[in-house]
Amino acid sequence: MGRSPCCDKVGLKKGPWTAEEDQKLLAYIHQHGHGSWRALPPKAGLQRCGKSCRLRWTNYLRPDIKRGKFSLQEEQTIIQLHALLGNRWSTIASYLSKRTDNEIKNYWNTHLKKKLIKMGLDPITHKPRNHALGCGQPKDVANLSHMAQWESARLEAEARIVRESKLVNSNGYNSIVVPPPPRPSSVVTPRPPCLDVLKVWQGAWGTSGIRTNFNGFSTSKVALTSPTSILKFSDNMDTASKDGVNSFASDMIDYVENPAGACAINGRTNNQDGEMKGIMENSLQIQDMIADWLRYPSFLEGFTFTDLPPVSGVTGPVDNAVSEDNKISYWSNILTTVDSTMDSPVF
DNA sequence: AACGATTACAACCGCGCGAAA
DNA sequence: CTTTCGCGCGGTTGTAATCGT
Repeated sequence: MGRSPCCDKVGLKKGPWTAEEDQKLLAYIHQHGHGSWRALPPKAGLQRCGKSCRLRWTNYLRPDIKRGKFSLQEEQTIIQLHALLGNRWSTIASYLSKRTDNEIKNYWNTHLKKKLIKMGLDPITHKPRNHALGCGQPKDVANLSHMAQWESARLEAEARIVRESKLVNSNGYNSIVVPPPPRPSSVVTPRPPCLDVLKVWQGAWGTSGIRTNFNGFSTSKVALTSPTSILKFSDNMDTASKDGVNSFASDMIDYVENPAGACAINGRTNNQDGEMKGIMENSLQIQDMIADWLRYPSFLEGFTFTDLPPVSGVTGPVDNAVSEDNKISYWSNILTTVDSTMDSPVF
């Protein structure tokens, strides 16, 4: 039998949409909803395939789409999430309200990728490129490999604050309204000295042992609540709570603390649980980070968190006032701080 | 003003996944 | 269990707009 084509290609229009076509599609969806995309075009009087209609709707006509220039905050969110998730544009988009995956993907390819390259960073690994390092000297490579971990740690800390803020004000991005229950102290047992990351990670789902391990690193998270830039950042919590990075990190922490099966408690859906599980299992950087946390409980305590850029980009139409130099110096600052911090890690 | 090069973004294409039959 | 279908995702392409000479 085989699979039938998604649409009859003969006689169907391709290329840019006209205003008239947009109008027809909008009118139909407003009146009937999109229903089956495949069946929509003839009903709406369009000479397009259903796929083309769906794309036009999801990427352009949908009323809840924010268009226009990306803010500095959004740029940072994309870069940070991309460092963790890679090219999972739809997932990244889900943490940036009102932006489509297509728009984010395009923005990455045309702006952010080049920006990172310009700054000497590999846009795939988010690490400094080899030629800038004298071709991979072990010490440098080892130090710089912690860059993503550092950023992840920062996200984690921010997420913690966000979550705490949600306990007071529950109008945040998601439906987390119930704090994770306190863990019984009796569960805490000595951490294994060295663990295979994947085993640890995969063992996390549904076993109490891993919860013990994460309890272990939880204790070291105390250091993350020190009054640093993170708290400055959280001063703008009304906006920051909607920020995608915080949302992602918040979900991540919720998942670590309440893995599969606990979704009912935290208001997550099974889909969200599955998504988070997939992300975490497939992110080498997250796995590395967790590995370090497990190996060195005080790993994070050696860090000094740098300030976010003075403009912070969190509130108001400040983006136009942000000079390119400021943006570059912000990211350079991150790298410098990570590098110098990691030269003498405090384990 | 004209023209080629570059950039930005909308749209297309092919693949894979999950649900339904 | 297998097949079919619908949909969404990520990669790629096409083209309009902008820039530089």
